[in-house]
Amino acid sequence: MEVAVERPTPVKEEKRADAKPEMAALGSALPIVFESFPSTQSDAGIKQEQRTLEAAKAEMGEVREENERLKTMLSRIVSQYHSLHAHFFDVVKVHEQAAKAKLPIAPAPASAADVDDPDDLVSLSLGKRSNGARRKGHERSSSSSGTAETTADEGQLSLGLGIARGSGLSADDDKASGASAAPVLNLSSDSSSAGDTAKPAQDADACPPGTARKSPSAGEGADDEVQQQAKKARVSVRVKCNTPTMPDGCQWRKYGQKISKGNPCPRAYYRCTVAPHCPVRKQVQRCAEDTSILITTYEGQHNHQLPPAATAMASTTSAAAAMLTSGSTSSSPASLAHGHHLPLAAAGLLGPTTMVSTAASCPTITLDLTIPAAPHSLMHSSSYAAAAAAGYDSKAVPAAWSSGYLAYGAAPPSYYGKSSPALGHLFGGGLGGSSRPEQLYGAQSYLQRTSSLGGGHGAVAPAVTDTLAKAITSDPSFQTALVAAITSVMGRGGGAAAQK
DNA sequence: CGTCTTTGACCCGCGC
DNA sequence: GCGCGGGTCAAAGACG
Repeated sequence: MEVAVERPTPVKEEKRADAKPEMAALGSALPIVFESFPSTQSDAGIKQEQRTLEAAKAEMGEVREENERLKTMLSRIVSQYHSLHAHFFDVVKVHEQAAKAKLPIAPAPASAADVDDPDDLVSLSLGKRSNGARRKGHERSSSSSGTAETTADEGQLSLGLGIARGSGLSADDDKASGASAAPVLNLSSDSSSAGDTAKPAQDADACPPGTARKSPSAGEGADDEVQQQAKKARVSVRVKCNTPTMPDGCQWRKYGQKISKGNPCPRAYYRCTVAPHCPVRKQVQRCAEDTSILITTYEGQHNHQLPPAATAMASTTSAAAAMLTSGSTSSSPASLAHGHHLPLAAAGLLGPTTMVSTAASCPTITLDLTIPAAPHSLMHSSSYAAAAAAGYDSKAVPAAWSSGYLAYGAAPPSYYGKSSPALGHLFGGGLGGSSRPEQLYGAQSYLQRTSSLGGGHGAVAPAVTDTLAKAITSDPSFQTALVAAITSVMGRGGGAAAQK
């Protein structure tokens, strides 16, 4: 599933984005140049034309310079992201080893009390657990989408997010459901480019269905690990939502419905229809205890570009899945047998409403967004990432994960309106490269508060703009992120709103 | 008429 | 080997 630190739109797109402003500048400059020729009839006219020409050239030069600067900034962000990414996995490894060392003594300790169902679920906190859907791992649909997902990582990551903008109706509904509404998720790891997203940890997901179905007898020792990797990571999201499905920006087609054991509410099965052979599926089921809670489980990676509105969700779930797979793939069968403590989970980085289950045939991470934030959260309510950021070393928070938080925070329906993509990228990128994450969180927190108060659609409140301006002027990294965001947005043709 | 949803049947993995 | 349950297929119906 979406996973791992998503590396969606790497450099290619960013470069494209870079190129556009330049093109635009050329476009505006050239007409001036050409128009000058026909009108050169008098000396005065000629001089004027020359002056205009000079001015245009100067302008072009400036634009080029600016372009170079943007490129430099971009590469800096990317390299910073990489180092963070590396650091993140180091931390994961360390915690994992620590967890392994402890397991023999106290198998699945803290979680024991929490686990009330067959799946060994490690609850890191406070949320209710989802009815951990188990996946049997068989997939008949052989769509070969896998091929697109298995390609190598290009070493680029998307530092930003799209907006979590729900489509009209759903957005309204989400609003109606209260502050906890509408987190967005996305499952596709690659929000922007097909097939360039697979990372090592994600490879398991990227495996074509066929490979995932290994004969049980084949696995032994090391093969177990392979089998684990072959399992599909899934991300389950619990949200208060009155609509039949959670608005996540993607297009889905329902292909089945079943009454599952232990829950009177039927479970609906959806398939992504944005692209013909997209392997992404989702299951939607209402919580038995509280039918206002919608449990959406995503599985698979999109093999196509996602609509802007879907990228935020994708970032969130892919980050969650990344953590999941990075933990499960390297764990020993023994540890899996007792439920696995994800390093980040153990470190508290998953926040108060995240649960992980790896004992099932299919590792699942649950993001419970229906529960108010824990008291220790200094940020806005129900933001697990905010809690993580507040209570732990922010350096340990993977950029994509943080992006997910941001996406979630931004999610409140259509708040972002037209300029939200820029904001999404802004925060995502800022976090990835900023040495002062608290500042970013602060700004985001502010945004969240603002959005919950005003709940406005469309335009960004002036106060928000002010906050952003302050942040930008006080933090170079932030500025860098903004530039990247704007560049990115412009690259997609949505630049007008982001342009200064 | 094309697209989407519904729904019963079927397939497959897993536990006993 | 059998039954159960989850997941998917595909025909039929609904809808715009």
